[in-house]
Amino acid sequence: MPRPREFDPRDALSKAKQLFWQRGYNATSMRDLFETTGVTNSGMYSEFGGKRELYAQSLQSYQADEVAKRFAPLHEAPGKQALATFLDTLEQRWRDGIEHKGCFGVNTAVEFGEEDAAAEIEAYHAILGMEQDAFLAALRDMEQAPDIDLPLPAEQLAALMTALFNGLAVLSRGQAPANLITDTMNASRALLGLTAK
Amino acid sequence: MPRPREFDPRDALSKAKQLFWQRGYNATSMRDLFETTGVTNSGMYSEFGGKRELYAQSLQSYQADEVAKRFAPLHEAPGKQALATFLDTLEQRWRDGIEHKGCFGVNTAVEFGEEDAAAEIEAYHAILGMEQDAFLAALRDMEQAPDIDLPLPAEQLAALMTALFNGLAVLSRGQAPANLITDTMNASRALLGLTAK
DNA sequence: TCCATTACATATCGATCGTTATTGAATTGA
DNA sequence: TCAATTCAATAACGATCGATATGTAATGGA
Repeated sequence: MPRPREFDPRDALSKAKQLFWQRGYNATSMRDLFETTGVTNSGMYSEFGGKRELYAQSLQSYQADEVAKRFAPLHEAPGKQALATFLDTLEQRWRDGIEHKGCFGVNTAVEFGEEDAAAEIEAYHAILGMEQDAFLAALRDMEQAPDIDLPLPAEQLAALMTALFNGLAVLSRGQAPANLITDTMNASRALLGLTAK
Repeated sequence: MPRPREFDPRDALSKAKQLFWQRGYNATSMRDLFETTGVTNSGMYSEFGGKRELYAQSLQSYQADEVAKRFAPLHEAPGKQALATFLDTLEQRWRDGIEHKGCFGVNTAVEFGEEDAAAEIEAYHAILGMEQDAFLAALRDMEQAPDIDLPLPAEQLAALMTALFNGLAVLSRGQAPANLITDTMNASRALLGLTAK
């Protein structure tokens, strides 16, 4: 029958996602994507559609794979320990990461914020919602624990942590001074009562 | 002698800054800038240099005019009242603003973060420094006031507020739900003891 | 073995990019 | 009034953009 394809669509999408994540939409050309993914010109258009569609699918993959996976522990085993672990992982990721890609959702919101880009903005909102929900789950659990007293209602703290998360992503991508990131993380830990275990 | 120019460089730079701020670097073409500023092709290049140089000067102008001006009250009259006023102004700006331009420095950090863009990153760091210093000045003053007790050292809170400020800029530009912004602002106010005057 | 089908490889499209070159208009001192 | 100078206006440059068209290679069923 037909000639078999020579690339794996999932692998190609993953590589495209990485490139978009790193360079942004406008600064990434289709030619760059052909080379990075190994998919040919025609193969790309027949499999994924145009550039905008490929970006949308990359964002979708980011949300489903990276974000959901990273926040899953806060849902599965919500509480103090999960939140502490999350912050530790996050700090190392933002501070020591050789790559300063930041958060794909944040990058998208900034790049497409002032366009009529409903799909992209919607994807960003979905990511925001996942983050907020995860923080809220962990904080609600802590709120009910007898040995923890949070300084604020869980809802407000979840919003604060979500906004802070967006900010840290920018700081990391913008290669902000390491002590600014460290101080911020220590401040959030202290506020959430996570300094002493 | 020579023929007089027909545009005001300061006004042209201001308009260019607004356009870059709104659309970002890559999504703004030189032709857009010609039309928006009213400066002719040759006039633009002879006055400002190329696109990158014009962007750099726009960023410089943003830092000197907008950022410095907005944070000046925290330096001139540091303390609880100045910080409260600042947060109120900020909230209205982020939440109700028809334009969702965000922060020009944040937008720059995100767009140029993964390039070798030393000048742009440096400008972002300078803006970060101004923000952090302003918060620190106000918080140090509050730290010494007898009727206020901050939950954390001023340095940590200043870092936290700086990161939060970056995050809120993203939330605004990304048209995040209004209650997310409101909750975040209320949370910060509560943490800084600014809820009751 | 040949055909139908699909993918790869490449040429090419019109449009737009940032930038430079060219030409004509406007100004003032001589 | 004219020459010198600087600007405005526009043409044009090569490069690259996203996207499509064309021709060749590879496969399995008839």
